[in-house]
Amino acid sequence: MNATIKDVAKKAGVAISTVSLVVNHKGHVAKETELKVLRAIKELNYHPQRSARGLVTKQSGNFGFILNGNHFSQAEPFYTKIFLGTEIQARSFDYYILLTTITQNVTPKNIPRFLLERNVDGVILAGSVPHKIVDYLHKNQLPFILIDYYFPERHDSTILTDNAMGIRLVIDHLLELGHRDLAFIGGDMGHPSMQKRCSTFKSYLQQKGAPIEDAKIDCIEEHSGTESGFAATTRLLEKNISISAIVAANDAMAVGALRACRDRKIRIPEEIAITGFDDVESSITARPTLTTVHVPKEEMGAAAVRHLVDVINGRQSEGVRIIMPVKLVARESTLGAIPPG
Amino acid sequence: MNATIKDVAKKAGVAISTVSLVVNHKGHVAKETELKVLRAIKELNYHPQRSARGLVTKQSGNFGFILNGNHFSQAEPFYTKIFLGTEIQARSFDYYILLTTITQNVTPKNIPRFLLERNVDGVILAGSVPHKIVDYLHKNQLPFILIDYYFPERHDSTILTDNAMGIRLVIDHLLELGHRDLAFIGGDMGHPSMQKRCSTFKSYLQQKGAPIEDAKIDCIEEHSGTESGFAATTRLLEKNISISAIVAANDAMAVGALRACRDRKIRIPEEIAITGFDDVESSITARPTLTTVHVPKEEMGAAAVRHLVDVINGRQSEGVRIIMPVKLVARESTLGAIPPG
DNA sequence: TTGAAAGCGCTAACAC
DNA sequence: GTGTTAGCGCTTTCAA
Repeated sequence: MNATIKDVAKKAGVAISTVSLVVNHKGHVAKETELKVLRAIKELNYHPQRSARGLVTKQSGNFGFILNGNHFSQAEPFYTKIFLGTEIQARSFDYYILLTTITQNVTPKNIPRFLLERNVDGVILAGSVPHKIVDYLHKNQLPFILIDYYFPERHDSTILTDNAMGIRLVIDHLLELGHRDLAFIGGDMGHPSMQKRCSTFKSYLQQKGAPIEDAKIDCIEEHSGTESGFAATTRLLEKNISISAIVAANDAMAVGALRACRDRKIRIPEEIAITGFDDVESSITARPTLTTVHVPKEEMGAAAVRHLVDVINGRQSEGVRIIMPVKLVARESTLGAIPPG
Repeated sequence: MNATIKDVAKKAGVAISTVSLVVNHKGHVAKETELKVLRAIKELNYHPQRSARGLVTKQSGNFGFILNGNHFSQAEPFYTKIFLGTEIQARSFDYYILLTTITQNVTPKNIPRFLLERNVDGVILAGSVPHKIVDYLHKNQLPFILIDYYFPERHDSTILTDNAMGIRLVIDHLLELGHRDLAFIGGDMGHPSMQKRCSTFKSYLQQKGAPIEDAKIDCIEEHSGTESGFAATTRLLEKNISISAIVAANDAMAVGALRACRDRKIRIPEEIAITGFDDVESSITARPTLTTVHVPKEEMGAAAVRHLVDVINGRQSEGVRIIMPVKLVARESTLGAIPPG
């Protein structure tokens, strides 16, 4: 059987309330008493029991992590890394993460159980999540934060990547390399990040005085995976217009673009340069390796946890929008093969 | 504020113990009384509080999921899918999953907190995990089960794939297609699954009366990723021996083999056929698509949870070894391009 | 600075 | 069949 606070109190020769004070670093306990208690704790290998504590404090010590099931089983560990970031940061604050996946259509029946049971002190929602869940959280006044998503009409706390900056970095990079005929391929335009990447492509190119032709922008794909990138690129190439570089809305689409070009024996980057966005695994394993925009996935998860902790401790109010910085990672798909040696 | 059992009792005009009986489907409650209680529960949207219940029953309602951090952030969502399987199955039994990642070297300091706090009723360990953790679980008599791993010298409950069957299916398939010169590439031989795949390759080929030459078996790679597959295949090809098919220990290595062959303009499968194992995403996205052995990842996770639930309910003892069936998925890397139409 | 005691929401033993 | 009550392990007043 595990040691309880009583055992510790008895062993240390103090009252249980004193033990509690020591454990929670509260009140003023005499140095000497504290030492006695600490020693007893160590000897008995005492760890306060979560549920007993929670019963009093009304805190579960858990955060919920809600994720669209499709996202999670994706080939690329984009959301997995975000989750990992939350888990590690949560651990440092003595929180656990309860992960659950949901489908897009939420009925009252499939509101995550940890919400119904109030088994979490805060919630992280990653990727596109149903409006209903957010409404529920709002109504029940549970602190929450979105990652890589937001509802334009609402002011929820959210963590976003600097999509505009990322696209600007990409464009600057390509222009510096002498490219003039830039094309853009995108998909899944319901996602605000995708919208932003596309709109920035147009506006920044305009700002730079470079020509933008609608013919060189293909954002009609429903999804934003490799297949979509392949399809969009194929359409672009079949138009037989001058294109020297393709800016893809993400790495998966860029890989599709790579394939479409290879199928047509188009040399990369000599004939067409290609860029991605996200810096996921496939950008390194692709051949040629992919120039892309690095998105700090783990850090985003960690930042979400810190925000929740801050809100719970009253150090921060909700409704903040945190924009994570990005950086350009130049690789072979724009620079060409790095000469050996 | 959330409704408590008291509120329900008052609303239904019964004692709290009666409500408890109804909620837990215990004892004999009159139909009529039950109805009253159920109605009150619904009206108040009552959900029993986990921590209060746990305090009495000594059950947390949680399972721990321990995973090597490296595994989880891998490009392929192999373990992610296993986790997903546990989560969904756990949900159906009203359990939560607490996931934590660990590094290989476990000091007393980094025993997962949910173990120290006894915040889980059982533990699932996926992939290669440190011996120390398993010892700890054993010593503390926590039900646990391994997935895709085991310690040969111990008799822990574990869920494995039918590695031998998988390799046999692959070999049968290749022999049927007329292949005679089979080669094998493997890596990460510390992993029992990898060992089994390699040893079965040899023994089954022998059994089939096909020639096996050590020169055609390359298992010296430390890891079992794409790069390792590339390296092993390259070594094999440079030997200039007759090879008509390469059996890779997993899909990642098979993809590496695919690349090595492509670099040398070797046509697949006309000149060399290639097979993988696991049936992860990349086996479908690879070109040509990869013939492989399907491993039921989600089902393995689900089976692990069911086992824990059975152990907890005394319906099953520990120390079982569950072998999950596999099946061959034949694709282009052995069959060639499927003619359109 | 420390101890005694109430009580968080629930289950379970026991009385009726 | 149903109600009363003790008590799980902890935090938190309140007194001393």
